[in-house]
Amino acid sequence: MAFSLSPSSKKTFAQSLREKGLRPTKQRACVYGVILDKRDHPTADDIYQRVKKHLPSTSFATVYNCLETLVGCGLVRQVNMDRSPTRYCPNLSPHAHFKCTQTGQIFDVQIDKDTLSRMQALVPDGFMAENIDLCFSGKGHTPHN
Amino acid sequence: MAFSLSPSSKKTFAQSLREKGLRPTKQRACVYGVILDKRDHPTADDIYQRVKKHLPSTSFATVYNCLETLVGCGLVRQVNMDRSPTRYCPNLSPHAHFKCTQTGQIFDVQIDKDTLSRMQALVPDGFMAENIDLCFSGKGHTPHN
DNA sequence: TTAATAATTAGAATAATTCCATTTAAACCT
DNA sequence: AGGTTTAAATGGAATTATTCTAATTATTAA
Repeated sequence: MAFSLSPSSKKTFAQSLREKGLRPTKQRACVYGVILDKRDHPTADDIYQRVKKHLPSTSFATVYNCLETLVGCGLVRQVNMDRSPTRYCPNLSPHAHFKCTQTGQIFDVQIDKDTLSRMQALVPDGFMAENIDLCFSGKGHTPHN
Repeated sequence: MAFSLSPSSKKTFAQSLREKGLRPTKQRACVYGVILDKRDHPTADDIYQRVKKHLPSTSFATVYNCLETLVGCGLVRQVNMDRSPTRYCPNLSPHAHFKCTQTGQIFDVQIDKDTLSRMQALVPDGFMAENIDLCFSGKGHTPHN
């Protein structure tokens, strides 16, 4: 059975895709759903495992395709730290990421408007930053989950 | 013939390694040398090609080993953007990177002390950031080289 | 100079991701 | 609704950056 998105997520989802002339398929909905459902910055493999519980025939390639689509629509954000597998998070407010070097866990770190604009101001004239990525790594909290 | 480092670089190089009980081999010197020589954020493959001109018997594994060592000593910094191959730069002052989405070129972007400390202040209590990585991507200058 | 140890080498192995050719599903049009 | 067009999903093979392994060579310390 397909994943069921909340009514509001479903609307955001369908609209964002339609705006780009893309189809809101059940696989895309399901990939988006599992990312919204457990906001633990899963890898493509994690997502694949979770999606298969709902849509067992889903292939790995589809997960990658869906993720690419969702990222392209701005529904989901890619998180790349070092060379470890790409992780995905539902796209909220501007935020940075903190990776605990001991557990590998990734935490969201809010960025206030002021600091954000200072960071943007670093970009030299003539350059147009479309994307900003701020990552911290070090010792994090003892994990509680 | 081995790569010749400038006297000051040679000293930094040998000292940094010795501090960690590591040997200043000619391969390590050469890898360090080519990174210092052309500061264009080369990939491991670029570095391999350049090193082979000086030490033709060098293997790819050695380049990776040397890079890991140099990074560990703080002589060289790794730059990871998206999933593209890791790039390397000689470790100077704190700086961010800007990647031009059109040419793939990477530019250094200085970070002033003030903005840097504001960024550091984002990290929540209980977390210890040992590393900060700030990356921009977008349209850069028309390349001049 | 020799012994002990660390580093280099070549090639195989790995792992995340992408590609390709085929099949299936969604949207559009009467 | 039914047929057509086009986009998306599928499975498996291919790719690519990187790491591992076992054997050889170089460096250091005595």
